[in-house]
Amino acid sequence: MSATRSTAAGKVLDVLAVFDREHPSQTLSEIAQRTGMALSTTHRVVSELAGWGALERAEDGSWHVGLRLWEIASGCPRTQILRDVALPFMQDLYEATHENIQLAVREGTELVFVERIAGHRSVELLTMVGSRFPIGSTGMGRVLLAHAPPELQEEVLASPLRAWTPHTVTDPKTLRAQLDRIRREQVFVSDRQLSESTVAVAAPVRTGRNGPVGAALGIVFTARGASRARGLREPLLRAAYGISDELGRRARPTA
Amino acid sequence: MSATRSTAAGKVLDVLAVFDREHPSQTLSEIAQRTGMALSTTHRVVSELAGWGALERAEDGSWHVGLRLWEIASGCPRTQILRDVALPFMQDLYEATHENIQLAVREGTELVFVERIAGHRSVELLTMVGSRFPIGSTGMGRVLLAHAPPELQEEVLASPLRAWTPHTVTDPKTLRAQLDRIRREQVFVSDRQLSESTVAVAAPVRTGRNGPVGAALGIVFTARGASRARGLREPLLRAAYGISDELGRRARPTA
DNA sequence: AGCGGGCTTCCGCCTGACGGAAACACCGGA
DNA sequence: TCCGGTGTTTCCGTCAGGCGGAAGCCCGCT
Repeated sequence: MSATRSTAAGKVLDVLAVFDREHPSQTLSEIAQRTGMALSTTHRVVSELAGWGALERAEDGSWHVGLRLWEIASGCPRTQILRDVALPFMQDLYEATHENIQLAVREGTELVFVERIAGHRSVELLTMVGSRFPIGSTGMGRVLLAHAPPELQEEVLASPLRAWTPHTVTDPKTLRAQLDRIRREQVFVSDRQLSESTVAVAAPVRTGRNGPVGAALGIVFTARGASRARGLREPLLRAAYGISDELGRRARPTA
Repeated sequence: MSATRSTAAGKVLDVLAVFDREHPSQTLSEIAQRTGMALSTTHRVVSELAGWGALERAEDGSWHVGLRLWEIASGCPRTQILRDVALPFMQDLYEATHENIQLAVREGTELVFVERIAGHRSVELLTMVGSRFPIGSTGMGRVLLAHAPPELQEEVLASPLRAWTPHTVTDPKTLRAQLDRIRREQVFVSDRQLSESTVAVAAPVRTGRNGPVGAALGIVFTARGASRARGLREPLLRAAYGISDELGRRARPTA
């Protein structure tokens, strides 16, 4: 079923690709089925991956991603550096609000959540660290879109937008105006665009004060507390600037 | 240089293994050198990995772990579930103390840090998420060791322990007594064992109230505030119990 | 212009990947 | 206890695809 070229390395990647958010744990036959490989081949590849530590076997015989792979991947610079720099600022924001604090990056026309802070008092969200969303669907995504290359913006504006709630803005013209506003005002309030019960406030994170936008910082809370949005703009923006400055500081010596 | 069997899948893993904490970013020739593969072979494998998104190329031509691999790996159940459950409790602890709050699991005779919370006011540490340490070297590691299988404890006690500071306990007899005490008292205070300037308080995390110990929770702060340790035992233990209970609750329905 | 280090492409040899098939392990039902 | 079914592991002959030497390319440095 998978599209990767029929090469040995490709098969390894095909197997790994099967372990997405919806299928964190799978049996050998499931993996074989989903990759479209023969059972014996799957068995060989999976065993090899397990020998190395990329996969691990649960008591019930099913397979899941192993700690060794997690370790290697946790060194991914795009997330690791960002996370390192942003966490203290996110921590401050959390303490001031006790709401969900999220950090995301753009990957093509999608949004990937890189870090999230939540406490017992925060609203439950459908997003989680490591999950993807269409970039037009979330407040943080729209902030990233507003600062993305123009041709990418056009691409997203040209394709139909999914209406998650009755409030979701799907009209390209309105969205275009929204993107303009985001660039002017920096902070963007996304009112019940993704779910009936949540409001998000989002701001761009740059590399240095005037560098390119590489991530978005957001606070998500219940729609009932929507009036809070106003008061959150200022602290959110301060945190975003703090992160941007620190990223700039770290990028200089390296580059 | 790498030990993996000379198979195509093995080469893929060899390449990934090269990206450890000390070498997050490497050039093609470096990868070839460190894996011991021919340059052309390395080139082919790396290109294939890049095509899939497991590796990405920086502006300067060097390679690093890609976002796609990070996404897949972030679904690793051993870290993901633990993280999900523990984070709110860690958050509460942070807010009460403003010190580093860490979560780690055991992997053989080593300790792997799975999550860490730190703010602007917390001490700088040499540990980081995704990094490994010998299990005998840290306070959290000793807690895990105390609850590990006896043969593993013997293995660690039999091999010489590194003295990181003049205070480090390296005598097997003393350490054995320490492990006994950990099992009795639950919470363990590790005074300047890893660095002159830090003290750690650590507690075990179980699956359910009486289940097996699967992780350790710890608070790390400056040695100058060592007297705080006493007051932190109670909240730390409460948090550890909270996480354990919640883990037990989640494990039931699944198993 | 000429040199050199690192990267990319090419191609013929041959190894190790492939998958069908058969044996095996486990479970639940009769 | 035996039987059928489902999922896993092992085996092996065939041949596709991986391998790496070598030549070509790019770019920065002198």
